[in-house]
Amino acid sequence: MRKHVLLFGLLGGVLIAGLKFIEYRWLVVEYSVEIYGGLVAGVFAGVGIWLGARLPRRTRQTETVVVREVIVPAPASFQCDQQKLVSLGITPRELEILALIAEGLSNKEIAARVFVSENTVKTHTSRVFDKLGARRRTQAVQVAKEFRLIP
Amino acid sequence: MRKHVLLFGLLGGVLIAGLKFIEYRWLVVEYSVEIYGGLVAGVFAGVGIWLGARLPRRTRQTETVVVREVIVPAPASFQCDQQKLVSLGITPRELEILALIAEGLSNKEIAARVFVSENTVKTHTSRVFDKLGARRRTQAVQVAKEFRLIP
DNA sequence: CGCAGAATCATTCTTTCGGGTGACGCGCGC
DNA sequence: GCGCGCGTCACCCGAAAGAATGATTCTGCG
Repeated sequence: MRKHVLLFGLLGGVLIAGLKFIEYRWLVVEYSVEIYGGLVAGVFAGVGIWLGARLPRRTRQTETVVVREVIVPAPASFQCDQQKLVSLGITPRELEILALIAEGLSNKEIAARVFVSENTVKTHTSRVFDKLGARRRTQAVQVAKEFRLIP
Repeated sequence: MRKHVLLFGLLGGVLIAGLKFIEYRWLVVEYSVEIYGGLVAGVFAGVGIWLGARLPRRTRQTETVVVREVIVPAPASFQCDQQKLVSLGITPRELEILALIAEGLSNKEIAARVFVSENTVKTHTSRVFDKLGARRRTQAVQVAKEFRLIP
């Protein structure tokens, strides 16, 4: 900032000196003062505008703060709550079944998906329901989501 | 903006006219040109700075983009997709039942909650399942969440 | 080795779900 | 008035889900 002011002053001095010099050359014609004044006015106005434009605006801050709301939702890189998992004593297999329940699959479909009998799926679901304190699969899904066990 | 430029020009004209007038008064002394030039320079520089300072910065925009990561909380201010709702032809009552299903309630519990018979709840669920293309309540919940009908 | 935990499967039984059908009343628009 | 959409309720029936119990296999751990 100070540099700019200095530069500004220096430029002004040089300009005046230059004009003063030129004055003795060819600006001795009529209306030389007007031309001189116009020139000075133009140059200084230009420099002034330039200087003013790069001046830090203290009053009336025009710094447009663009708040770009970045959606950082749950789906992005889900990590299930391992603590909750062990504290509830839910085994990996049970969690797997639970996730498939949340997908809306029936016991039969789950059984086909993980290559076990439907009875096995039912035992897993029973266990996981018990551990989650749920009495229905929809409730289990709801609780599991609350516990951040599934996305 | 245009107003400012006009004002600027007008001011310059007035100033020059004034100086021109003054010139015949007492600025007939020696170095009148220097004083004149200095005055013009000072005034124009000042106005220029003022003008430049309030100039909208087009080049080198100081627009600080603040990426404020707003935690988009799922529970906070949920708005269901009305478009999807009407396109699927889901009635408000059906949506209400659907939401209660997602909460993990049984048909009987839902019936008690909304003060209707269990049979009515079953009718609603059947309709909404049909409209969602779901065959189980867990699947209905999953689809509904996908369609942003429920949080 | 013996044991605990897990995963697996089975059987029985009750409850819940879901599909299908029919019906009634109410409000709204043609 | 009549039809239509919505909400309400009822009945039946098969399928799915869930509870309870028991059994077998495998694996890791002391």
